[in-house]
Parts: sequence; structure tokens; C-alpha cells
Amino acid sequence: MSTATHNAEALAQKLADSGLRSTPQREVVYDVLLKKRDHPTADEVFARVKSGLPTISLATVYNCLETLVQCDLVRAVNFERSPTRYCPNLRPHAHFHDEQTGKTHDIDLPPELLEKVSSVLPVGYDAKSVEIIFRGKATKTVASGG
Amino acid sequence: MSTATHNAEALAQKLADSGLRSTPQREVVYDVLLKKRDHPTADEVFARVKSGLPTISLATVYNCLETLVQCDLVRAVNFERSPTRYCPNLRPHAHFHDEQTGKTHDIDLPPELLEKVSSVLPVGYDAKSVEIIFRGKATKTVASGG
DNA sequence: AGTGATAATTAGAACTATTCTAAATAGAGA
DNA sequence: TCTCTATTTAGAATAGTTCTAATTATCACT
Repeated sequence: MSTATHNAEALAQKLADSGLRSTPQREVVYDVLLKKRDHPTADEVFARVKSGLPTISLATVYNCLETLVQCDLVRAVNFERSPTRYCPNLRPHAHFHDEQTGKTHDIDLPPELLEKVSSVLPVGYDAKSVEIIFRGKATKTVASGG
Repeated sequence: MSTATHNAEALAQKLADSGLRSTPQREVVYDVLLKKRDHPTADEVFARVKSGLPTISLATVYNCLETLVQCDLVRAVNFERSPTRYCPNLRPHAHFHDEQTGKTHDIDLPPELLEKVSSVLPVGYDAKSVEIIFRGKATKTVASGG
């Protein structure tokens, strides 16, 4: 079984869990995110997806991305008011936003850290998610893309 | 000395440090932020400021808010793609975004936590700031505003 | 295979927060 | 007072995203 097939089946399963259908558009959008994990914007996803599916529309790309976010297969990431970026990394991680290059790097988090952070919440605050964003500059970093 | 005067002088000082002038618009915008710390949007600040300075323009409100952010007197806060909110709290704190009410709460952070969080960064990542955002629901919370 | 109901996609218009532009005003220093 | 620059202003422009209405695809059932 190819990786793409594997992804497609995992995707189909997750979609079905939410009562949604698997479609070529959703599959290709998801594949694009998995293939190059550089936190692309919707426009960038649109450009990449077109090579496999030339007739897809930008609206559909937005729809698919939103769907993937709903299914918890993808995280939407926002820095200030710049375009939303999409991240298929499901492990607990923070984002490091390099202000010089504009690139975003995933920073894996030790399992206990999010717990520790959440423990600062006073009684009465029930957090469903915690997001950690670093801003600064990354020097001589290797691979992992932006 | 009144509180407003005190704020105005602190503001004038901070502005001067950046080579900027103190103006009625900047003072009133800053006062509005200090007076009701409910993380207002630019539009909301605009509405509040108008009662003291009826001829101020929205562009000026944006300009003043940007200036205050540059001077490190105010933090700009973004949740997803909703309008930027402004926060004059200078202590180290996280934001809790209540998804039911849309309100934002400041969560004070113990001094060592940001350090601990930053320590997860691999060599080569130089963070200038760390932002922590919680999302969820806040039950029966008192005071402190939205 | 055919049919009806529903889901998904599409193109383009619309929306909204924000920034830009160019002109007017204000304030500091000579 | 004069001049220089900073600031403010109204309105136009921009950009990312969402909405609308029509089309197309897919499913369940026959």
C-alpha cells in the first residue's frame, strides 16, 4: 500500500467519523499538506494543489482546509494578521515564528509541559487547548522547512 | 496628581524615549485602554475615545494603538482571524479566550514559567517573546472583564 | 441502471479589518 | 513669527476570507 493510499484511508476514516465524505479535493489538499510541511497559506496550498487537480477553486481549498481542521487532522496557525497557515503535525508542539524569514518551525513539547502550563489556570477556567508561540530569530537551523 | 495626569506623564516619557510626541489622541487612546481593560478592538476603542475627542478618526486610533504597541505600553492580541485586541497589562501573562462569550481573560504567570517554557527551544532558536493562549470556557468567573 | 435527496464544489461577488494616500493641521525649535 | 517635521484626517484601496447561488457528484434505495 502506498503512503498516499494510506493517507487517503486515514483521511476517509476521520471524515466518516464526522459524517463527511472523502473527495478528490479533500485528499489532494491533505496530501499537499503532508508532503511539504512548511506551514503553507491557503493560497500556497491552492497553487500546489492545482498541479494535481487543475480545476480546483480557491473556495474549495478554503473549504477543504476548514474541514481538515474540524476533523482534527490539521491545525490552523495565525501570526498577527498575516494569512492563516496550516499544519498537519498532530504531536503536541509549539510554533516558532522567525521574524526575519517569516518561516514557521514546529517545536516539539515534552509531554508534561502543556500540563504544567495549564496548571497556572485558576479554578473556573477550563481550557480545551493551549497554544504556545515563540517569536524571534532562528540561526543556522537545518531542514524542517518553513 | 491625578491618575490621568500620571498616566499622561508616563506615556509622554515612553513616547519621548522613542522620539515621539505626546498628543491628545495618544493620551486619550491610552487612557481608554487603561480605564476598561476588557481587550477592546480598534473599533471599540474608537467608540470610547469619541466621547472625549469627538473628531478623532479611526485611522488615528489605529495609528495610536500601533504607536503604543511599539512603545511597549500595550500588547496586541490576536485570536484566529478576529479583529486585533489591545491589552495594557504589562505583567507577564497568558490569555484565556472564552469561546462561549468571546471574552478574553488575563492569566498571570509565575515568573519562572516563561523561562521553563522557553527552555524547550533547541539550540539556534532565539526567542524574543513567548505567547501563551488558552481556549475553552470560563465558568462563574468574577470581575476582571472581557 | 434510474431516481430523488443531500453533500460538495465552483466562480465570482461581497465583506471586513486594516493600511495607504495625500492633504490639512499642529507643535517644537530657530 | 517662520520653518520643518510629526501627526492627524477622510476616504480610497487592499487582502484574506466568507458568502451566494448555481452546478455537479455521490449516496441510498429501488
